[in-house]
Amino acid sequence: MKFEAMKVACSNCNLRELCLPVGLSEGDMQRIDQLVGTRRALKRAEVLFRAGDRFEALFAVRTGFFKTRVSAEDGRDQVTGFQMAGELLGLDGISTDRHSCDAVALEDSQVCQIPYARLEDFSHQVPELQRQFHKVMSREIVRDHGVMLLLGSMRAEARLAAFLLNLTQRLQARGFSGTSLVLRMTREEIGSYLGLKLETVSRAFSRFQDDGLLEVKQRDIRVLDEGGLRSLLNEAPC
Amino acid sequence: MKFEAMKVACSNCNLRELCLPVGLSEGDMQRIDQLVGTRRALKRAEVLFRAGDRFEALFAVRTGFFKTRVSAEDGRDQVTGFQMAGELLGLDGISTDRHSCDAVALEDSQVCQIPYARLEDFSHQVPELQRQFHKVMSREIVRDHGVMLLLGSMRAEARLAAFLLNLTQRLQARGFSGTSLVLRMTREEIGSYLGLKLETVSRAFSRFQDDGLLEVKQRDIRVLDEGGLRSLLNEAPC
DNA sequence: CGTTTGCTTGACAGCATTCAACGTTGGTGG
DNA sequence: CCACCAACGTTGAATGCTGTCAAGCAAACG
Repeated sequence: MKFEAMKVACSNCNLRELCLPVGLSEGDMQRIDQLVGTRRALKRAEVLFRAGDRFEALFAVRTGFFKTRVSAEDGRDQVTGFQMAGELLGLDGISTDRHSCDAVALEDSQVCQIPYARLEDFSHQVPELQRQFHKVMSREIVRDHGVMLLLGSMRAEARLAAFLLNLTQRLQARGFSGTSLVLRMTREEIGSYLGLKLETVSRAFSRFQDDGLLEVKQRDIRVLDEGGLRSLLNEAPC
Repeated sequence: MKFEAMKVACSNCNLRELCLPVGLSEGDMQRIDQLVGTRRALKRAEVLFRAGDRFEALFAVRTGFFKTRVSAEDGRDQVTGFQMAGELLGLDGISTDRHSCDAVALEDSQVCQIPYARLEDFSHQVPELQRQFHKVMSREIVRDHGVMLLLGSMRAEARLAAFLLNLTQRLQARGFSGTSLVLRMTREEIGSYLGLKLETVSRAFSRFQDDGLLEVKQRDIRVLDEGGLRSLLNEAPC
């Protein structure tokens, strides 16, 4: 039912253990049920927000998959992250009241819209929410530092291995298999995220398959030797 | 006087326009004067906090210069940022109650210690402080995305140009010359930050000097042609 | 004044990019 | 249903940027 589908309540949401309300008490949880405004559905390739757009709300991914990307003046751009269920989009917008990156759905998706003014307001009333929100922002900073380490000091194959291990780990936390996954993004998007060209990504996939680490069928990936992937991370300098 | 030197009050601090209290009213400013605990002095090369340390406070750089770095298990590490007066250190610690990177003084420095529990408390009482704090965290996220773009898609010389332009801009905001600066970090540290080897950094400096963009005398840098540097940013792909 | 640390420069090697061709998949319309 | 097309992916060969290794120099420090 359409009406039912649009009804929103964190306290009933099966993502509450992954999303912003982690760790809130039953009471607090019900108080923040009004926090989330409308829910919004996006088709594949649709843009949720764009750099320069006025920042008014954060978005929590409810279903589907997103990428965020920043652009230089010359059009060159860089994917800065891939977001799945329970993860927040739009934190970059707080600093200047305008978004500084684009967010694009990589498959048909739904997001919960969290008006930022309301979030600030509720943070006052619910200390635990404030704590959680700070943790979410801090986690994003820590994640970004990890990506910097990856981009600054790893070879192509190590980057792809790190990427895949990160994906499987996050999927597993959401109840999916830890060994088989379907990529929602193209080789080019993976390459952009990892600071590599799409051909290099493709070659690394082939190499992993030859070495018996993966089974690769286009976007269907099966991890055959997680330990082998993991050992690539600690490999020689870039 | 020692006592005077250790006295701490944001409302009297000449950095208040750059630091956490930006935009606070006189009244609010005085309320948060108790926010900052002790001030701490560090010698060059001294470590402010280390990855794994329990997170208890943020630090605002009062004088001096810092670097932060993350480390992989294998010892390889990456500089994630350089911080100067008015900038905050330790935001990464909020997410897990433990620091995830090291902070090291690159010259004799002073920091203001901001007990985090107290900051969360004050945020409740002073909405404007909360807003500011969120903006600071968001700005860090935006900055990190910029570094990702740099690491993922720029050539060595473009990276160094971007780095220098960023430094001069921040120094200028603090009342220093926009054209001459003294680097507080080694070529190796610059290289680590930019995902390059120290030899590559050195070569890029030499190149810039040959091309008349810079005057380089070890760590003394003079920018001769800012436009020339800027034009490197929009250059061909990586 | 000697030692250590940091910086510069050259020669060479290697990894990722570039350019190009071909294969595969999925959607669209005849 | 099939043909066609566009988008995506794979692979090969050659180029080039950055890393590696090595030597020498300069500056800082005790």
